Amino acid sequence: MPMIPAVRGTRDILPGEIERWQFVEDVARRLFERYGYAEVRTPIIEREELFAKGTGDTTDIVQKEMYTFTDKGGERITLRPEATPSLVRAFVEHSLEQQMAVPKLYCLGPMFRYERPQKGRYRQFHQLDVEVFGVHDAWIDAEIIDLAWSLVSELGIQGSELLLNSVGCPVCRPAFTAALVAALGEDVKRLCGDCQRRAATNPLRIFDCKVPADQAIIDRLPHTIDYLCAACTAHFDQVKRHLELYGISYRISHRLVRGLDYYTRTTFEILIGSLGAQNALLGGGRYNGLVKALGGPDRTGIGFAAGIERLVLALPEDASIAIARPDVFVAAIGDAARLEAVRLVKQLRSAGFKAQLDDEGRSIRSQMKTADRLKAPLAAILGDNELTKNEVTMRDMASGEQTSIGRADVGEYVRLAMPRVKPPLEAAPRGQ
RNA sequence: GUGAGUGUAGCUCAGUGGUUAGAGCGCCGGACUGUGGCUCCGGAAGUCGGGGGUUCGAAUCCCCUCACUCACCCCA
Repeated sequence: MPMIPAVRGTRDILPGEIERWQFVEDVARRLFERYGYAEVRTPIIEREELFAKGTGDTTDIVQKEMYTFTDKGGERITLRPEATPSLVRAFVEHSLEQQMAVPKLYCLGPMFRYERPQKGRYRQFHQLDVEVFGVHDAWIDAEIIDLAWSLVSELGIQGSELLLNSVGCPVCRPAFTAALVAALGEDVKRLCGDCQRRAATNPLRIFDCKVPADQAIIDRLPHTIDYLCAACTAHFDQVKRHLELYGISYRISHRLVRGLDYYTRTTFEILIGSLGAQNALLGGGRYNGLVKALGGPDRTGIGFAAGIERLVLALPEDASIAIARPDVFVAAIGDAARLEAVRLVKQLRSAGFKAQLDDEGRSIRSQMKTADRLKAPLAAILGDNELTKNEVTMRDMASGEQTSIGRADVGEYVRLAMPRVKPPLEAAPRGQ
């Protein structure tokens, strides 16, 4: 039988790597909750129109990257390409501003985009998503950015950079796009095909262009922050002042306009050089019109999405991440001892220890070898000698020292041995 | 959707027209019959990504195809 491989752009995360994921997720959860954010889980499938309206018809995500199908009831269903519209929907659908004192939400899980896979990019990928609704004040922009920056630094990721910009609002943007088109003038014909299209549909996104020949022209274009209205200018100044309060350094990037339609005012990204072409660890911004556009009250929103794959890739090699290993390996010699070993393993597990037994009743040599490979710090050895004396031989696998102890004292012995055999640094993924 | 590179054992790879396709690591067993790590010995394991073609003969050359990787586009 030929094997059936995983779908393109999807992958299995196996033991050995999963610990790094659990570490990232655990650090993120604890950090978000320290900041007062509550977890929400939304469905992975949504109506197509949620993203058509929420993410935006003109975006690449909606135009060519969505997994959409018609279900048996004739409904157009989409596998979510991002989480923000779902969280906005949940916020609106459940009137969360009435339910929650402060609508600060986070969620994590898989997203789907039909793209060609490459380093740090998959068709099923995973994001950590954080959103706050209904706060106008610029201090929340800074808090969200501080949260994002803290996530990266608490994971021990080195060499990242914060990019910041403001893309204005419906008041000032028309004047800016007019100025942009005017400044382009005849040069528009010298830009690449994509940019010529953008000039007509969404001129802001010309700043996304990376075609070398276009760069000289783009560098001469006006900047959004020079065309902000008074309110947007004041807001942006506040954001910068608060960031200085937090001691977070940033670089203003005039070209950070971002691909999604809904952004207003603040946009930001955290980049890292070590990931190759897909260098954005996370990105986000403010979206003041989105909640209303999705049928809710006129409330502001701000948030960011971080790519878990990319965070995991950016994790330092020497991150102290505990690998799963038993506390005790129980080795048995002979059938009678094996029966007793089963009892002992069950007893240790019930007492909260990670205990394992050889699954196939092989030679003692093989069992000790397995204990070694599992990196068990302790081995409990049971044979006829031990059975007749009602004892267990405890072996310290690091030193090779062995002691005979009474059968009834094994639990206590393991409990006392644990602190001294456990490694000093244990990041303790989850579910201890 | 476009371009380039790579597909040989579980993993990393050697083998570029000539016997039954190899190595290292890993795995299983033994030397060591109740004890892991070191050493030595033995063993299992491959439709050489798939299909077609050239040839007396193909892992090797040609064509097609699939997958993976990286990059473009765009994004997390």
